[in-house]
Amino acid sequence: MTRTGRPREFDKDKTLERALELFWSRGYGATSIQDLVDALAVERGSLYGAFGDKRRFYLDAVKLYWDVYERHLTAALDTAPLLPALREILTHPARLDELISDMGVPQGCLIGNTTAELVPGDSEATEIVTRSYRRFTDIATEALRRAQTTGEVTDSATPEAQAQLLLYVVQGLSLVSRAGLDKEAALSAVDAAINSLRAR
Amino acid sequence: MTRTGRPREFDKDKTLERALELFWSRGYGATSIQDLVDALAVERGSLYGAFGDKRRFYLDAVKLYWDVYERHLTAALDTAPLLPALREILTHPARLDELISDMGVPQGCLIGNTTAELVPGDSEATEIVTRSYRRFTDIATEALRRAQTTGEVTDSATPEAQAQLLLYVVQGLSLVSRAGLDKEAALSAVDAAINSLRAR
DNA sequence: CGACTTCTTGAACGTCGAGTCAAGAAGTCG
DNA sequence: CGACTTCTTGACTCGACGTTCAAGAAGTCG
Repeated sequence: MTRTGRPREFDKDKTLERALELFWSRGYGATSIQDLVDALAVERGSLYGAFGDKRRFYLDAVKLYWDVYERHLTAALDTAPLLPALREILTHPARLDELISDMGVPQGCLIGNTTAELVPGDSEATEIVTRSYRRFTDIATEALRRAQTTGEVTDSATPEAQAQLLLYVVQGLSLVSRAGLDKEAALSAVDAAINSLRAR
Repeated sequence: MTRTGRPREFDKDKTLERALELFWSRGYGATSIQDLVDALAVERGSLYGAFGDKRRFYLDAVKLYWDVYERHLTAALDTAPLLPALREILTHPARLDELISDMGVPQGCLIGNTTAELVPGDSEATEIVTRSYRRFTDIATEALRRAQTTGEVTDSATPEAQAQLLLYVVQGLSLVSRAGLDKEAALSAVDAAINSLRAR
Protein backbone atom coordinates (compact mmCIF):
# COMPACT_ATOMS: atom_id res chain seq x y z
CA MET A 1 0.00 0.00 0.00
CA THR A 2 1.35 3.41 -0.84
CA ARG A 3 1.32 5.64 2.18
CA THR A 4 -0.82 8.67 1.46
CA GLY A 5 0.37 12.10 2.41
CA ARG A 6 -1.01 15.57 2.07
CA PRO A 7 -3.56 15.65 -0.74
CA ARG A 8 -3.03 17.82 -3.80
CA GLU A 9 -4.93 21.09 -3.57
CA PHE A 10 -5.51 21.54 -7.29
CA ASP A 11 -7.14 19.40 -9.95
CA LYS A 12 -4.34 17.88 -11.97
CA ASP A 13 -6.43 17.18 -15.06
CA LYS A 14 -8.02 20.60 -15.11
CA THR A 15 -4.63 22.20 -14.61
CA LEU A 16 -3.22 20.28 -17.54
CA GLU A 17 -6.12 21.46 -19.69
CA ARG A 18 -5.51 25.08 -18.73
CA ALA A 19 -1.82 24.67 -19.39
CA LEU A 20 -2.70 23.22 -22.77
CA GLU A 21 -4.60 26.35 -23.64
CA LEU A 22 -1.65 28.52 -22.69
CA PHE A 23 0.88 26.43 -24.55
CA TRP A 24 -1.45 26.34 -27.49
CA SER A 25 -1.89 30.06 -27.81
CA ARG A 26 1.68 31.11 -27.03
CA GLY A 27 3.85 28.20 -28.08
CA TYR A 28 6.35 26.24 -26.04
CA GLY A 29 9.25 28.66 -25.91
CA ALA A 30 7.16 31.75 -25.34
CA THR A 31 5.37 30.24 -22.37
CA SER A 32 7.46 30.59 -19.23
CA ILE A 33 7.00 28.70 -16.03
CA GLN A 34 6.10 32.00 -14.44
CA ASP A 35 3.32 32.44 -17.00
CA LEU A 36 2.00 29.05 -16.03
CA VAL A 37 2.26 29.81 -12.32
CA ASP A 38 0.29 33.01 -12.83
CA ALA A 39 -2.35 31.54 -15.10
CA LEU A 40 -2.86 28.28 -13.26
CA ALA A 41 -2.65 29.66 -9.74
CA VAL A 42 -0.33 26.83 -8.80
CA GLU A 43 3.13 27.47 -7.38
CA ARG A 44 6.27 26.43 -9.22
CA GLY A 45 7.22 23.65 -6.90
CA SER A 46 3.78 22.10 -7.13
CA LEU A 47 3.90 22.17 -10.88
CA TYR A 48 7.29 20.48 -10.90
CA GLY A 49 6.08 17.96 -8.39
CA ALA A 50 2.99 17.09 -10.39
CA PHE A 51 4.20 17.36 -13.96
CA GLY A 52 7.98 17.11 -13.99
CA ASP A 53 9.93 19.65 -15.98
CA LYS A 54 8.59 22.04 -18.57
CA ARG A 55 9.21 19.81 -21.55
CA ARG A 56 7.35 16.89 -19.95
CA PHE A 57 4.51 19.21 -19.04
CA TYR A 58 4.29 20.44 -22.59
CA LEU A 59 4.50 17.03 -24.20
CA ASP A 60 1.76 15.74 -21.89
CA ALA A 61 -0.40 18.67 -22.93
CA VAL A 62 0.25 17.84 -26.57
CA LYS A 63 -0.76 14.25 -25.97
CA LEU A 64 -3.97 15.38 -24.31
CA TYR A 65 -4.64 17.69 -27.22
CA TRP A 66 -4.28 14.88 -29.68
CA ASP A 67 -6.42 12.46 -27.70
CA VAL A 68 -9.28 14.92 -27.66
CA TYR A 69 -8.84 15.77 -31.31
CA GLU A 70 -8.71 12.15 -32.35
CA ARG A 71 -11.94 11.43 -30.54
CA HIS A 72 -13.56 14.30 -32.40
CA LEU A 73 -12.14 13.16 -35.70
CA THR A 74 -13.23 9.58 -35.31
CA ALA A 75 -16.74 10.54 -34.29
CA ALA A 76 -17.11 13.04 -37.12
CA LEU A 77 -15.86 10.73 -39.86
CA ASP A 78 -17.95 7.81 -38.70
CA THR A 79 -21.00 9.24 -40.40
CA ALA A 80 -22.56 9.09 -43.84
CA PRO A 81 -22.46 11.03 -46.01
CA LEU A 82 -18.79 11.70 -45.40
CA LEU A 83 -18.18 14.86 -47.37
CA PRO A 84 -20.15 17.25 -45.12
CA ALA A 85 -18.32 15.85 -42.12
CA LEU A 86 -15.00 16.30 -43.84
CA ARG A 87 -15.90 19.85 -44.65
CA GLU A 88 -16.65 20.40 -40.98
CA ILE A 89 -13.27 18.97 -40.01
CA LEU A 90 -11.43 21.17 -42.47
CA THR A 91 -13.50 24.25 -41.80
CA HIS A 92 -12.82 24.40 -38.10
CA PRO A 93 -9.13 23.79 -38.03
CA ALA A 94 -8.02 22.24 -34.83
CA ARG A 95 -11.24 23.02 -33.06
CA LEU A 96 -11.60 21.42 -29.67
CA ASP A 97 -14.87 22.66 -28.31
CA GLU A 98 -14.60 20.74 -25.10
CA LEU A 99 -11.41 22.45 -24.11
CA ILE A 100 -12.01 25.97 -25.28
CA SER A 101 -13.51 27.75 -22.34
CA ASP A 102 -13.72 31.45 -21.87
CA MET A 103 -10.22 32.27 -23.05
CA GLY A 104 -9.71 33.59 -26.53
CA VAL A 105 -9.69 30.87 -29.13
CA PRO A 106 -6.18 29.56 -29.60
CA GLN A 107 -4.92 29.54 -33.14
CA GLY A 108 -3.46 26.81 -35.26
CA CYS A 109 -3.15 23.12 -34.59
CA LEU A 110 -0.99 22.28 -31.60
CA ILE A 111 0.47 19.29 -33.40
CA GLY A 112 1.46 21.50 -36.29
CA ASN A 113 2.86 24.15 -33.97
CA THR A 114 4.88 21.53 -32.17
CA THR A 115 6.18 20.27 -35.48
CA ALA A 116 7.43 23.71 -36.38
CA GLU A 117 8.93 24.52 -33.00
CA LEU A 118 10.39 21.27 -31.64
CA VAL A 119 10.76 18.92 -34.60
CA PRO A 120 13.16 17.53 -35.60
CA GLY A 121 15.32 18.62 -32.67
CA ASP A 122 13.32 16.77 -30.02
CA SER A 123 12.97 13.05 -30.58
CA GLU A 124 10.00 12.49 -28.30
CA ALA A 125 8.13 15.39 -29.82
CA THR A 126 8.92 13.98 -33.22
CA GLU A 127 7.46 10.65 -32.18
CA ILE A 128 4.27 12.22 -30.91
CA VAL A 129 3.58 14.32 -33.98
CA THR A 130 4.54 11.51 -36.33
CA ARG A 131 2.15 9.18 -34.60
CA SER A 132 -0.59 11.82 -34.65
CA TYR A 133 -0.20 12.41 -38.36
CA ARG A 134 -0.24 8.70 -38.89
CA ARG A 135 -3.44 8.27 -36.96
CA PHE A 136 -5.08 11.11 -38.83
CA THR A 137 -4.33 9.54 -42.16
CA ASP A 138 -5.36 6.09 -40.95
CA ILE A 139 -8.72 7.32 -39.73
CA ALA A 140 -9.33 9.40 -42.82
CA THR A 141 -8.21 6.58 -45.10
CA GLU A 142 -10.73 4.19 -43.63
CA ALA A 143 -13.54 6.69 -43.91
CA LEU A 144 -12.61 7.49 -47.50
CA ARG A 145 -12.38 3.85 -48.41
CA ARG A 146 -15.91 3.30 -47.16
CA ALA A 147 -17.13 6.39 -49.00
CA GLN A 148 -15.51 5.20 -52.19
CA THR A 149 -17.35 1.89 -52.05
CA THR A 150 -20.67 3.64 -51.51
CA GLY A 151 -19.92 5.79 -54.52
CA GLU A 152 -19.86 9.05 -52.61
CA VAL A 153 -16.17 9.73 -53.15
CA THR A 154 -14.29 9.42 -56.41
CA ASP A 155 -11.92 6.54 -56.86
CA SER A 156 -9.66 8.53 -59.16
CA ALA A 157 -7.11 8.42 -56.34
CA THR A 158 -6.48 5.92 -53.57
CA PRO A 159 -8.00 6.59 -50.16
CA GLU A 160 -4.46 6.79 -48.82
CA ALA A 161 -3.50 9.56 -51.22
CA GLN A 162 -6.70 11.44 -50.52
CA ALA A 163 -6.19 11.15 -46.78
CA GLN A 164 -2.61 12.36 -47.01
CA LEU A 165 -3.74 15.32 -49.07
CA LEU A 166 -6.40 16.13 -46.50
CA LEU A 167 -3.74 16.11 -43.80
CA TYR A 168 -1.75 18.65 -45.76
CA VAL A 169 -4.80 20.82 -46.28
CA VAL A 170 -5.77 20.80 -42.61
CA GLN A 171 -2.28 21.56 -41.46
CA GLY A 172 -1.76 24.21 -44.10
CA LEU A 173 -5.05 25.91 -43.34
CA SER A 174 -4.40 25.70 -39.66
CA LEU A 175 -0.96 27.23 -39.99
CA VAL A 176 -1.81 29.97 -42.45
CA SER A 177 -4.79 30.92 -40.29
CA ARG A 178 -2.45 32.04 -37.55
CA ALA A 179 -1.47 34.96 -39.73
CA GLY A 180 -5.05 36.07 -40.06
CA LEU A 181 -7.95 34.18 -41.53
CA ASP A 182 -9.68 35.33 -44.68
CA LYS A 183 -12.81 33.32 -44.09
CA GLU A 184 -14.20 33.61 -47.60
CA ALA A 185 -10.97 32.57 -49.26
CA ALA A 186 -10.49 29.71 -46.83
CA LEU A 187 -14.04 28.46 -47.32
CA SER A 188 -13.84 28.51 -51.09
CA ALA A 189 -10.55 26.61 -50.95
CA VAL A 190 -12.03 24.00 -48.64
CA ASP A 191 -15.04 23.67 -50.91
CA ALA A 192 -12.75 23.16 -53.86
CA ALA A 193 -10.96 20.43 -51.96
CA ILE A 194 -14.19 18.72 -50.96
CA ASN A 195 -15.63 18.96 -54.45
CA SER A 196 -12.56 17.37 -55.94
CA LEU A 197 -13.29 14.33 -53.79
CA ARG A 198 -16.88 14.01 -54.96
CA ALA A 199 -17.59 11.21 -57.37
CA ARG A 200 -18.92 12.46 -60.68
CA MET B 1 29.28 62.87 -48.58
CA THR B 2 29.53 60.07 -46.11
CA ARG B 3 32.99 59.73 -44.68
CA THR B 4 34.27 56.23 -45.20
CA GLY B 5 35.89 54.43 -42.32
CA ARG B 6 37.37 51.02 -41.86
CA PRO B 7 35.90 48.65 -44.45
CA ARG B 8 33.87 45.66 -43.40
CA GLU B 9 35.93 42.50 -43.41
CA PHE B 10 33.09 40.09 -44.21
CA ASP B 11 30.59 39.89 -47.03
CA LYS B 12 27.33 41.15 -45.64
CA ASP B 13 25.13 39.44 -48.23
CA LYS B 14 26.88 36.11 -47.92
CA THR B 15 26.70 36.34 -44.15
CA LEU B 16 22.98 36.98 -44.29
CA GLU B 17 22.57 33.93 -46.53
CA ARG B 18 24.50 31.75 -44.11
CA ALA B 19 22.49 33.11 -41.20
CA LEU B 20 19.35 32.31 -43.15
CA GLU B 21 20.41 28.69 -43.41
CA LEU B 22 20.99 28.52 -39.68
CA PHE B 23 17.72 30.22 -38.78
CA TRP B 24 15.97 28.00 -41.26
CA SER B 25 17.19 24.74 -39.87
CA ARG B 26 16.99 25.59 -36.18
CA GLY B 27 14.29 28.20 -35.88
CA TYR B 28 14.43 31.65 -34.37
CA GLY B 29 14.42 30.85 -30.67
CA ALA B 30 16.78 27.90 -30.89
CA THR B 31 19.42 29.88 -32.75
CA SER B 32 21.53 31.87 -30.31
CA ILE B 33 23.78 34.76 -31.16
CA GLN B 34 26.67 32.55 -30.12
CA ASP B 35 25.57 29.96 -32.67
CA LEU B 36 25.64 32.64 -35.32
CA VAL B 37 29.04 33.92 -34.20
CA ASP B 38 30.45 30.40 -34.41
CA ALA B 39 28.87 29.51 -37.74
CA LEU B 40 29.43 32.80 -39.48
CA ALA B 41 32.93 33.50 -38.13
CA VAL B 42 31.91 37.05 -37.38
CA GLU B 43 32.17 38.50 -33.89
CA ARG B 44 29.12 39.60 -31.95
CA GLY B 45 29.79 43.28 -32.15
CA SER B 46 30.21 43.14 -35.90
CA LEU B 47 26.94 41.32 -36.29
CA TYR B 48 25.15 43.90 -34.20
CA GLY B 49 26.82 46.67 -36.15
CA ALA B 50 25.84 45.24 -39.50
CA PHE B 51 22.43 43.77 -38.81
CA GLY B 52 21.00 45.33 -35.69
CA ASP B 53 19.54 43.06 -33.08
CA LYS B 54 18.60 39.41 -33.41
CA ARG B 55 15.03 40.01 -34.38
CA ARG B 56 15.99 42.42 -37.19
CA PHE B 57 18.59 39.96 -38.35
CA TYR B 58 16.04 37.18 -38.48
CA LEU B 59 13.36 39.18 -40.19
CA ASP B 60 15.84 40.32 -42.82
CA ALA B 61 16.76 36.69 -43.41
CA VAL B 62 13.09 35.82 -43.78
CA LYS B 63 12.66 38.61 -46.31
CA LEU B 64 15.62 37.32 -48.28
CA TYR B 65 14.16 33.84 -48.16
CA TRP B 66 10.91 35.02 -49.59
CA ASP B 67 12.51 37.11 -52.31
CA VAL B 68 14.43 34.13 -53.58
CA TYR B 69 11.42 31.85 -53.31
CA GLU B 70 9.16 34.29 -55.11
CA ARG B 71 11.60 34.54 -57.98
CA HIS B 72 11.59 30.76 -58.25
CA LEU B 73 7.83 30.60 -58.07
CA THR B 74 7.26 33.25 -60.68
CA ALA B 75 9.71 31.70 -63.08
CA ALA B 76 8.32 28.21 -62.61
CA LEU B 77 4.68 29.18 -63.05
CA ASP B 78 5.35 31.33 -66.10
CA THR B 79 5.48 28.24 -68.29
CA ALA B 80 3.01 26.12 -70.21
CA PRO B 81 1.79 23.57 -69.49
CA LEU B 82 1.27 24.68 -65.93
CA LEU B 83 0.51 21.42 -64.17
CA PRO B 84 3.99 19.88 -64.38
CA ALA B 85 5.45 23.12 -63.05
CA LEU B 86 2.95 23.13 -60.21
CA ARG B 87 3.87 19.59 -59.39
CA GLU B 88 7.49 20.63 -59.21
CA ILE B 89 6.63 23.48 -56.85
CA LEU B 90 4.64 21.22 -54.56
CA THR B 91 7.06 18.33 -54.73
CA HIS B 92 10.07 20.24 -53.52
CA PRO B 93 8.61 22.14 -50.64
CA ALA B 94 10.44 25.34 -49.97
CA ARG B 95 13.38 24.38 -52.12
CA LEU B 96 15.84 27.16 -52.68
CA ASP B 97 18.67 25.62 -54.66
CA GLU B 98 20.62 28.82 -54.87
CA LEU B 99 20.93 29.10 -51.14
CA ILE B 100 21.43 25.52 -50.13
CA SER B 101 25.14 24.97 -50.09
CA ASP B 102 26.96 22.18 -48.38
CA MET B 103 24.96 22.22 -45.16
CA GLY B 104 22.27 19.68 -44.62
CA VAL B 105 19.06 20.60 -46.35
CA PRO B 106 16.94 22.72 -44.06
CA GLN B 107 13.43 21.46 -43.53
CA GLY B 108 10.10 23.13 -43.91
CA CYS B 109 9.25 26.51 -45.32
CA LEU B 110 10.77 29.40 -43.42
CA ILE B 111 7.62 31.46 -43.90
CA GLY B 112 5.59 28.67 -42.37
CA ASN B 113 8.06 28.19 -39.54
CA THR B 114 7.96 31.90 -38.82
CA THR B 115 4.18 31.76 -38.79
CA ALA B 116 4.22 29.05 -36.18
CA GLU B 117 6.90 30.60 -33.99
CA LEU B 118 6.40 34.38 -34.11
CA VAL B 119 2.86 34.94 -35.36
CA PRO B 120 0.64 36.46 -34.13
CA GLY B 121 2.81 37.80 -31.32
CA ASP B 122 5.15 39.80 -33.56
CA SER B 123 3.44 42.38 -35.73
CA GLU B 124 6.24 42.84 -38.24
CA ALA B 125 6.64 39.09 -38.65
CA THR B 126 2.90 38.87 -39.16
CA GLU B 127 3.10 41.49 -41.87
CA ILE B 128 5.88 39.66 -43.67
CA VAL B 129 4.24 36.26 -43.70
CA THR B 130 0.84 37.71 -44.58
CA ARG B 131 2.35 39.54 -47.54
CA SER B 132 4.20 36.40 -48.59
CA TYR B 133 1.08 34.28 -48.52
CA ARG B 134 -0.72 36.96 -50.45
CA ARG B 135 1.93 37.07 -53.12
CA PHE B 136 1.91 33.30 -53.42
CA THR B 137 -1.81 33.21 -54.04
CA ASP B 138 -1.63 36.18 -56.40
CA ILE B 139 1.04 34.56 -58.53
CA ALA B 140 -0.67 31.18 -58.49
CA THR B 141 -4.06 32.74 -59.24
CA GLU B 142 -2.76 34.45 -62.34
CA ALA B 143 -1.11 31.28 -63.59
CA LEU B 144 -4.25 29.25 -62.94
CA ARG B 145 -6.43 31.82 -64.64
CA ARG B 146 -4.31 31.56 -67.77
CA ALA B 147 -4.34 27.77 -67.58
CA GLN B 148 -8.11 27.78 -67.26
CA THR B 149 -8.53 29.82 -70.43
CA THR B 150 -6.27 27.46 -72.35
CA GLY B 151 -8.36 24.57 -71.09
CA GLU B 152 -5.53 22.92 -69.20
CA VAL B 153 -7.05 23.45 -65.77
CA THR B 154 -10.64 22.80 -64.77
CA ASP B 155 -12.91 25.75 -64.20
CA SER B 156 -14.96 23.87 -61.65
CA ALA B 157 -13.46 26.24 -59.06
CA THR B 158 -12.23 29.80 -59.31
CA PRO B 159 -8.49 30.37 -59.79
CA GLU B 160 -8.50 32.14 -56.45
CA ALA B 161 -9.89 29.12 -54.63
CA GLN B 162 -7.49 26.79 -56.39
CA ALA B 163 -4.55 29.02 -55.52
CA GLN B 164 -5.57 29.25 -51.89
CA LEU B 165 -5.87 25.49 -51.74
CA LEU B 166 -2.42 25.12 -53.27
CA LEU B 167 -1.04 27.41 -50.59
CA TYR B 168 -2.51 25.15 -47.93
CA VAL B 169 -1.09 22.06 -49.59
CA VAL B 170 2.41 23.51 -49.90
CA GLN B 171 2.44 24.74 -46.34
CA GLY B 172 0.95 21.53 -45.01
CA LEU B 173 3.38 19.35 -46.91
CA SER B 174 6.27 21.53 -45.92
CA LEU B 175 5.31 21.41 -42.26
CA VAL B 176 4.49 17.73 -42.03
CA SER B 177 7.74 16.93 -43.84
CA ARG B 178 9.70 18.23 -40.87
CA ALA B 179 8.54 15.20 -38.94
CA GLY B 180 9.92 12.84 -41.55
CA LEU B 181 8.96 12.60 -45.15
CA ASP B 182 7.28 9.51 -46.57
CA LYS B 183 8.15 10.24 -50.16
CA GLU B 184 5.70 7.83 -51.72
CA ALA B 185 2.77 9.02 -49.67
CA ALA B 186 3.66 12.64 -50.30
CA LEU B 187 4.02 12.11 -54.02
CA SER B 188 0.73 10.34 -54.39
CA ALA B 189 -1.00 13.09 -52.45
CA VAL B 190 0.56 15.76 -54.63
CA ASP B 191 -0.46 13.84 -57.72
CA ALA B 192 -4.00 13.64 -56.43
CA ALA B 193 -3.99 17.40 -55.93
CA ILE B 194 -2.60 18.06 -59.38
CA ASN B 195 -5.01 15.66 -61.03
CA SER B 196 -7.96 17.31 -59.38
CA LEU B 197 -6.95 20.52 -61.15
CA ARG B 198 -6.81 18.90 -64.58
CA ALA B 199 -9.67 19.71 -66.93
CA ARG B 200 -11.58 16.64 -67.98
C1' DC C 1 51.12 62.94 -40.89
C1' DG C 2 46.89 63.97 -38.28
C1' DA C 3 41.97 64.20 -38.00
C1' DC C 4 38.08 61.51 -38.74
C1' DT C 5 35.16 57.63 -39.58
C1' DT C 6 33.79 52.97 -39.39
C1' DC C 7 34.72 48.22 -38.18
C1' DT C 8 36.63 44.52 -34.92
C1' DT C 9 37.24 42.21 -30.74
C1' DG C 10 35.89 40.04 -26.66
C1' DA C 11 35.07 41.01 -22.03
C1' DA C 12 31.37 42.60 -19.12
C1' DC C 13 26.60 43.47 -17.91
C1' DG C 14 21.94 42.72 -16.84
C1' DT C 15 17.99 39.99 -17.42
C1' DC C 16 15.31 36.23 -17.48
C1' DG C 17 13.99 31.74 -17.02
C1' DA C 18 14.29 26.77 -15.69
C1' DG C 19 14.91 24.10 -12.00
C1' DT C 20 16.03 23.21 -6.78
C1' DC C 21 15.40 23.09 -1.97
C1' DA C 22 14.45 23.68 2.91
C1' DA C 23 10.89 24.63 6.03
C1' DG C 24 6.38 24.17 7.07
C1' DA C 25 1.46 22.43 6.32
C1' DA C 26 -1.98 18.85 5.82
C1' DG C 27 -3.23 14.72 5.48
C1' DT C 28 -3.12 9.02 6.96
C1' DC C 29 -2.03 5.13 9.76
C1' DG C 30 -1.01 2.59 14.08
C1' DC D 1 -0.72 11.59 19.81
C1' DG D 2 3.42 10.60 17.08
C1' DA D 3 5.54 8.79 13.01
C1' DC D 4 5.32 9.12 8.25
C1' DT D 5 4.27 10.69 3.68
C1' DT D 6 3.15 13.99 0.26
C1' DC D 7 2.10 18.66 -1.05
C1' DT D 8 2.93 23.88 -0.76
C1' DT D 9 5.51 27.98 -0.78
C1' DG D 10 8.75 31.17 -2.43
C1' DA D 11 13.34 32.38 -2.09
C1' DC D 12 17.50 30.92 -4.22
C1' DT D 13 20.86 29.14 -7.64
C1' DC D 14 22.86 28.89 -11.82
C1' DG D 15 23.42 29.06 -16.46
C1' DA D 16 22.27 30.98 -20.91
C1' DC D 17 21.38 34.58 -23.75
C1' DG D 18 20.82 39.20 -25.91
C1' DT D 19 23.01 43.41 -25.85
C1' DT D 20 26.52 47.01 -24.82
C1' DC D 21 30.91 49.09 -24.68
C1' DA D 22 35.67 50.64 -24.54
C1' DA D 23 39.92 50.15 -26.71
C1' DG D 24 42.23 49.36 -30.70
C1' DA D 25 42.67 48.55 -35.86
C1' DA D 26 42.15 49.89 -40.65
C1' DG D 27 40.76 52.57 -43.80
C1' DT D 28 39.96 57.89 -46.25
C1' DC D 29 40.66 62.76 -46.81
C1' DG D 30 43.16 67.20 -46.64
